[in-house]
Amino acid sequence: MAEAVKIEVSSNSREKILAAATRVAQARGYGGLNFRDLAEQVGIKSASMYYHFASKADLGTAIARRYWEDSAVTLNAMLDDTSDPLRCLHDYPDIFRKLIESDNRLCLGSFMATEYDDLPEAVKKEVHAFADVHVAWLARVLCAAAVVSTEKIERRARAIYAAIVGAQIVARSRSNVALYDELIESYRLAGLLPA
Amino acid sequence: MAEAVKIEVSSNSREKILAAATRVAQARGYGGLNFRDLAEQVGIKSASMYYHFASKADLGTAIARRYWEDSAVTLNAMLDDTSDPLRCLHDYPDIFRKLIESDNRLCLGSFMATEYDDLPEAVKKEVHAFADVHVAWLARVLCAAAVVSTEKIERRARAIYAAIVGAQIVARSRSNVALYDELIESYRLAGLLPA
DNA sequence: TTTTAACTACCGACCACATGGTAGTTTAAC
DNA sequence: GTTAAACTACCATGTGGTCGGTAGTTAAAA
Repeated sequence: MAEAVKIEVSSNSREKILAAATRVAQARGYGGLNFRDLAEQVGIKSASMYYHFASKADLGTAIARRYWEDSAVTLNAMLDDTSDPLRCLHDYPDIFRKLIESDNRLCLGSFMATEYDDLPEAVKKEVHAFADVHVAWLARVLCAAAVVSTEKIERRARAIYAAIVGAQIVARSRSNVALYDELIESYRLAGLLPA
Repeated sequence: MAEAVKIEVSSNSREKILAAATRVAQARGYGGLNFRDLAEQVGIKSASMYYHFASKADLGTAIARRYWEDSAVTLNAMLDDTSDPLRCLHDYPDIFRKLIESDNRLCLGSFMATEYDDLPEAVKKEVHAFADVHVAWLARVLCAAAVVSTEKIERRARAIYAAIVGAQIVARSRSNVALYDELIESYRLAGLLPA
């Protein structure tokens, strides 16, 4: 007889909260998070939220950290799967595209970057980490693709990241995925991204 | 005896509120606006705010409209002053740069674009108008500078606008004007903006 | 093997405070 | 004496957060 699942340290309420909070934060930002609505979504009372997260700042930190951790996994998997850096570079904007497509959401990193001044210190750090992960990955891919001269790779990676953040925000403000596609295409035509 | 200034339709409290609210909205967004703090800044009681603006949505609409109106004036003046489109294109990013430089603020258009889903309908319209004004101006300048082939001008204008929005957000999230400069420079090197 | 202690996951009741907004009143200028 | 521009005094709602308590589970001491 197979023994039942043993690991599963905490009840999955914590995971449910994390998932719900991430979606809300992608739609309304850190400021848009509130314990009552979140609790309702998960099916517990708001007081019970404090069992899982000591404070709102704590929740914010947890979702932001998880967000970049997941991001790092996805990006690395992408590179491992194809090992074709140019293809990675081509597919990269799709990550952000999917969010607009589904409920007109925004990348957590971008949303929290905008709210930056109002964020608890611990959350800020995770937001930075997110951007760092993306830029570092882009630099790695650019390097492998040998698209830009070596000493300008970091700069280019940052530029691509920033431009995509902008494209997503602009497109979302029109609830228009096609506009996002057009912007990315324009970046390619202009030479910011490889064509 | 010279007659005193007569025009000045409403008391200048309205203007003071508008100015204060604009600054706050550049720092904390539409959601960060509140009548009590604003009233205090201007030196009146919060209830008196309702004499000048019927509601928060009303105030938001007013500052967003005024914002793009002022923007249109500034941009046109810029073009009239030099009549050198390439110079205009070069100076354009400076408009956004100044905001980061002074109190790490963000363009109202970008901030409200991020908050888009939570904005009252009337405010949304003004936010669109802002982007439209900028894109139209960029298109005009690009056309005059003959940097891009005619039928791709609109697209390029949109791409430039979006990329700059992104650069400002990313740079602000690090409170780092130098990063903004670097990003703009990278856009030039990559070919998105004329070098 | 029973009991004690600690822990997990939750709940109901509340509190303090901020915020958008309303109602009715006063003051000063024209 | 009308009106612009402000005031005092509230109210309703939403929100982050606290407190004390409870039912069920696990671990170790008696």
